[in-house]
Amino acid sequence: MRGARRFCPTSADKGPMAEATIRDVAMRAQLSVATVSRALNGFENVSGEARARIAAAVKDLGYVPHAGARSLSLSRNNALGVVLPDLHGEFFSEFVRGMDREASRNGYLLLLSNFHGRGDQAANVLRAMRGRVDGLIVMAPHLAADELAASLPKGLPSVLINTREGPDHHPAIHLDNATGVRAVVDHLADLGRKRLVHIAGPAGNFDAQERAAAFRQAVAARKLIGKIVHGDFEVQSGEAAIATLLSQGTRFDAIFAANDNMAIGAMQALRDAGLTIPGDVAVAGFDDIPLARHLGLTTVRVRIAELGERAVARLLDSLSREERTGDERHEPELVTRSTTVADRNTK
Amino acid sequence: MRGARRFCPTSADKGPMAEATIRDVAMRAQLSVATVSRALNGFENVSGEARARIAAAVKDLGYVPHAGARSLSLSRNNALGVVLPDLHGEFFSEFVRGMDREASRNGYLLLLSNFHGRGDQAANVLRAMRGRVDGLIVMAPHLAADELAASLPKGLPSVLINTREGPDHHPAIHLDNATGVRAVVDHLADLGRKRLVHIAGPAGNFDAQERAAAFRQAVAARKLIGKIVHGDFEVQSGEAAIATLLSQGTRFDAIFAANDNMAIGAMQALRDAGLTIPGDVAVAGFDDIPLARHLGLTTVRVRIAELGERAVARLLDSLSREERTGDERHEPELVTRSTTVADRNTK
DNA sequence: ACTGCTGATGTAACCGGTTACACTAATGCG
DNA sequence: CGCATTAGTGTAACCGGTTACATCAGCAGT
Repeated sequence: MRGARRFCPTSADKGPMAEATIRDVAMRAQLSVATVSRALNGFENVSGEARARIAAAVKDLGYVPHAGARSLSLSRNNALGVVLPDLHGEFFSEFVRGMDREASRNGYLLLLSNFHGRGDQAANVLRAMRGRVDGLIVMAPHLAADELAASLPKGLPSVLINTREGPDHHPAIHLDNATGVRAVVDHLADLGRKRLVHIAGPAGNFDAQERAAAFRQAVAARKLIGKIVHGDFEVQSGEAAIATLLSQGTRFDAIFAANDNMAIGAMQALRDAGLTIPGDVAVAGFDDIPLARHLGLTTVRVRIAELGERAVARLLDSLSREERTGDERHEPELVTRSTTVADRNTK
Repeated sequence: MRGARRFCPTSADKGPMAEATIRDVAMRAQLSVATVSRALNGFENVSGEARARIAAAVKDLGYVPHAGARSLSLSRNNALGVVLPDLHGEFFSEFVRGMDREASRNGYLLLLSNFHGRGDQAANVLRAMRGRVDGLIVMAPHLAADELAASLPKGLPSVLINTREGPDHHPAIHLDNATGVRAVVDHLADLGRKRLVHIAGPAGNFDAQERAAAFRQAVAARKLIGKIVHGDFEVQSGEAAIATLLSQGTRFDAIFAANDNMAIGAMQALRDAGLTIPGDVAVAGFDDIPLARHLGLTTVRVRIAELGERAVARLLDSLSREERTGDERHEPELVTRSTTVADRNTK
């Protein structure tokens, strides 16, 4: 590959459609590349006349700077890598929206990638980012701490979201799952609910584990009857969980799903079974995806987009100053709506 | 910026923490950079012994190739630019998921960006992609054809999704809105519904316009009473539309929202008003976001993720062969569920 | 022994920007 | 008028890879 002919120092003739480079602009404006570069980057020490000639040449040639080349020489990419697990639904879009907002506000682009497989796959994905991005935002609630630590490129500043604490401390943002869970359980208990079922997330997931553990504790603290069934954060598994509970004849008067998706599935299944919400069963979720408000779902507000913004802001911060101190906590809050409180119309 | 000292040809001493380069590896393995490069890229003509020494050096130094430099010399980025309007909710996540799947299957990453503002902003966003990506996927249902054409970098292969036809034909994928709309209207008519209300999308949006126009035609063809009210593709606007209709005393027996989000809002508002679905009012949407299935919403299945995959596949195609022929159509299909057909349990 | 070939390796010119340093001309000042 | 300063510009060495071409050793064929 690499262009056609190699020994054409002045590049008087490029292929017919070759993209214009800064040297082409310099030639057309009868100036040196240095002056062109300075003019384009808004330096002061360029005469007005030179500026004008350059502007004309840029326009004539339809010149657009080559960001890759610029990155190489500046050692600065103006891009951030975002590596996420296989997120679904509104959580994903809200999170990305938040990151994009903060990133583009600061002139950065987002390079997106998913952990598709496990272990070594993760390392590859992260390696592929080296030399394209200035920093990394990693959400890996499914990876073990050491697995993740081994995969993270050493030279790249990284912000970790909701990952297990590793020995080497990267800056991280942790969602305070326990506080959110406690608020929900207290709320349900205050309403007089006695038999709570928690639909948990996938077994290997860090957030799911924290939420389930917090549920166990909170239920014990309030002397309630608690049961945990397993889901996978998808709507479908919320429906399935209810179906199982009903077929087993389990008694319960409140469902607390580990995320809103499963809560929505549960609501649907409960209604299909002829049960009323919150009359027969109160339902609560976690995340507060935008839809939750419209469905009247009581849930734990995570302010997902804000979480994304914070992650980016944090990363940009550690890019400028050398300061890369410890963890931050992201505090969620309870939002009560009509799936637990019938009268109140918080919608 | 640019590293500390400039005249240190052999780079015997870099800064303490500088990232290892291929030259460092070469030095440590007592070989030339050419051999190292060949070995790392899996060429055949490298002796087993050299290979071993290189592998050792790579490991010792924790060397990771610099993708940016590689891109520059290969004129190939292994990244695709994705520029979207301000999408919300599940449409966004499904679409991105589809693109990511196909991209990563082929070893490409996605560089994400939003049209935040209008006009010239769009041009800037697209320019910023030059030199970082090998091609562009652009969804701009809110831009005029010439506006978009003017902003697209000339040298970058681009695939357009649901944009107005420009004079210069880029490869494009068009969602067949009219077919989908007709299917819904026919379905509602077949069910005996007479007074249809279409909740349209934002005025400047191409898809919204096509759907509204198709609605008008289909309603006329079936000799129904049709009315169009305006929304903005958000859940909230679906709720608002119903509120307005009810307060005006408008009579209707079917709601057809221009997307699922608004349909969900409408369902919520109808239920809050004590109306039954589909008893009093049938409801249909457009998109078939994953949630629609769980809510039993009759809608037009767009196979959003597949649309994303197709876009990427199409783009990769036009990168390899020179072939970049005309448009493709993406055909949607009607999915009937319980918001229009009570008995049938398609859930 | 000489030529022709093959396989492994090295040298250095790229990719397209940025910028340290050198240089020239014009200006300021004693 | 002479010298220091400054404003504007040019040259070429980077950034970290890839690879065309040159080189050189080893071996087969005659």
